[in-house]
Amino acid sequence: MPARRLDPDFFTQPTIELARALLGQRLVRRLDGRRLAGIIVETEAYIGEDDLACHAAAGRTARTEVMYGPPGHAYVYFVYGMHHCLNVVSEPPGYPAAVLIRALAPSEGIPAMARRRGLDAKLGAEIPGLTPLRLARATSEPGPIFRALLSGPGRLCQALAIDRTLSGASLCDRELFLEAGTAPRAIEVTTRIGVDYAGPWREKRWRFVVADSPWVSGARRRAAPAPSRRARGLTT
DNA sequence: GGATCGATCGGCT
DNA sequence: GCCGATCGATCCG
Repeated sequence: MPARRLDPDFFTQPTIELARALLGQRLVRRLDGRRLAGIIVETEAYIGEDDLACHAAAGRTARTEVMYGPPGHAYVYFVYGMHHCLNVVSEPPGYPAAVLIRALAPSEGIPAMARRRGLDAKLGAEIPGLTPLRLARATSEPGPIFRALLSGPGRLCQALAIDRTLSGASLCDRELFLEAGTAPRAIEVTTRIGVDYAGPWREKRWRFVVADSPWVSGARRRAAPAPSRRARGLTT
């Protein structure tokens, strides 16, 4: 069955609800008539001029202008002199807010995305032949190279060819859009990454992650300390 | 496994 | 002039 495209109405929900609702949806980039796509597994909310972690804390400028515009558009910015990050603009015009897309689970155009990331040789070594069948199988237990493909805001923009020229573009248009996916079974909520400078706002638990997904960013590998055979009897 | 560091440049003070 | 909503390489234990 064909995927349902998300329409502009979807983006009118409050930012935190939108950040949660985006998990499980498919982000599609159309490039040279080809589809590059991934399932959103990690998001962060940035809300208003008061939020010191939000770029709008600096006020309305040429860069942040699109965040003050209508919801459902892309806000793409350039950081650290080399990386781009993709946000989904939220809230009605005049109120600056957005949801940062931090990680995707790969779904379509994997070899092309690996090429854009400079990982095609390494991924080919990790998954011999890169055949669709092997790729599908590798998706349940991805190796380190496969995991590095789209897990991080800069990484996914490089893989999907997203840069500032797409800032302000509608997310219901042809080059970049969303398709309806499946809501995650459980969502993990944490503080946002890389905003330690934001004073009290650094404590906001505005990061949303698909629970137990191997595709999330950072070294959040869980050293899951199963209630061990030993611990059980040791402490009374 | 984790900590640290350099790259590199646009945006804002 | 300063400093990032990051990444990947490298060093250490």
